[in-house]
Amino acid sequence: MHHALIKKLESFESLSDDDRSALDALVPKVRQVGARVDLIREGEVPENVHLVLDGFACRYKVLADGQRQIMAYFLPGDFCDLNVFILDQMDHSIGTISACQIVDIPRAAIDEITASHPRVTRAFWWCALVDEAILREWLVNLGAREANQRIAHIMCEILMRLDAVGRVRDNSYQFPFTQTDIADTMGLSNVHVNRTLRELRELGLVTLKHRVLTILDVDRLKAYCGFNANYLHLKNTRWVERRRATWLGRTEGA
Amino acid sequence: MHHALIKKLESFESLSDDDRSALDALVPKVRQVGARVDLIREGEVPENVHLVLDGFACRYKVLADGQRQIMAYFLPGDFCDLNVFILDQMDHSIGTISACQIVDIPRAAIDEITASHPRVTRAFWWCALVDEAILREWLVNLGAREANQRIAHIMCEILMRLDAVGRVRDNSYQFPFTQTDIADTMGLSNVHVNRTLRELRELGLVTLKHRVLTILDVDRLKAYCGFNANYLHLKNTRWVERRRATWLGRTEGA
DNA sequence: CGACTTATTGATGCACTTCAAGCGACGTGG
DNA sequence: CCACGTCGCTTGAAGTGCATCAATAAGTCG
Repeated sequence: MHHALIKKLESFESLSDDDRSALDALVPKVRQVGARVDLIREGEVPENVHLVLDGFACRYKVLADGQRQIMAYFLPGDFCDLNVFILDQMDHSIGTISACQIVDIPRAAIDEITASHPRVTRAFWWCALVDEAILREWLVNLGAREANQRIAHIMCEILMRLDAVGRVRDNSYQFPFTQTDIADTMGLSNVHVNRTLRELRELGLVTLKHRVLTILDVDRLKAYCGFNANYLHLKNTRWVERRRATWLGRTEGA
Repeated sequence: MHHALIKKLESFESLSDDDRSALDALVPKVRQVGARVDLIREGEVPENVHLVLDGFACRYKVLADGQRQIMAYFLPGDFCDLNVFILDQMDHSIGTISACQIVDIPRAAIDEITASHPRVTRAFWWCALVDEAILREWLVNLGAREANQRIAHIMCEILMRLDAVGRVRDNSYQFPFTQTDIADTMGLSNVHVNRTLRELRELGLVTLKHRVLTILDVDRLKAYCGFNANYLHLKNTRWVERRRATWLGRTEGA
């Protein structure tokens, strides 16, 4: 059984045995990191790429008034900073949510594997583009949806992303986030998150007990928040639920 | 005088004469596009990279209920989709705000110039990373700031970005956005944007008349919204206003 | 077990939304 | 030329989603 990164890449791109063993060689030393530990902080100079093999981490910023904004979740198979690490200094921090298995990959190792494995290179590119697409969708989430749909939406997203790395069983998955984590992700207060979660429970959409989230009716939850998986650009489900945007009246030629 | 892209890249990276002439050759045919015209729509297959040489454009999505969320502004010198265009299909749309000068650059032309001009390649990378950093900051803006600071923040950002391409005079710049555009960017109603703009005016921070924004006191406006330019990763102002984030208690080693 | 974090619930207040109406600028057609 | 529709800006009034404050209960860990 291969590690989560390989599973994830294969949801974008078909890999050869050679690709897979090269990716296996990329993660020689797995490091155990506890929950609520920073991997890198704002202002520091990035050196390695961080890869999450197991557990949950996040990207976040802290404002002058102490307010925290979470900007991304990192799930098993996710690179935390595949591109970011080229920057001179970090403009944000990365920290674990739960205990994690982390691999620190030197830039040289990335250069090496991409030089000789074009499919892997393509898949890495794809990862970076999907990460950006997710970020855009999060912006839509904050800008255009209300609390209950916002939270339902992130639950759908995590379901899809975890499913791509085989971490979902019977529409249930590990959900290590505290209500304050969710609040800092969604731009809400933890009190309101609590009430919103209760509402989702009362509507029969989900259950959340002992850090395990179960989605009782996936289709209903997706419909509830208007979830459209196209932005995840997964191979199997790509553009099943296509939708067209025609807000600005004219097209170019018209 | 060189075009806006060159000016912008030079705020990241020093370019040679050869680099500059290669970049000049990249934009043989400039196209005039009217205001409120889509360059590409969700669902379409991207072919070219779009470069804005003059005017303002934006990236946006439209939800099922007709709500529009703007996810990025494109100013002179900005690529609209330097990376995105590798994707199979667009998961969002791109349209002009004002009348624009647009260049359609085939992917091959990008490949060509990057193959022979390493500094340009670096600068393109940098552009892409900064675009992502801006997106992250927009997420912070929506998640963690209230309406008045949100709008003040975007005004500061546009000031810095336009200044990098020589489009600012005496802290004034073209501001072609309607109040509804701002509303759809900030996740607010146009009514509230109107009231917030009035407040910024009454506080003596800005004036906005005839589509020209003037920032009366840049330092005060920055202080007002807690603006920190580090996320723009500009060469000259890089990390002057450094700030460290230490939200999650421990560090790795501790 | 006690200390601490996390979840839960109530009460009150505010930031922001929605609805609605009026105004000025602009372009179009009669 | 004026009539007219459209669009963007402005302001008022009323409603609501969510924040804040506060107190208690329920885990969780050394």
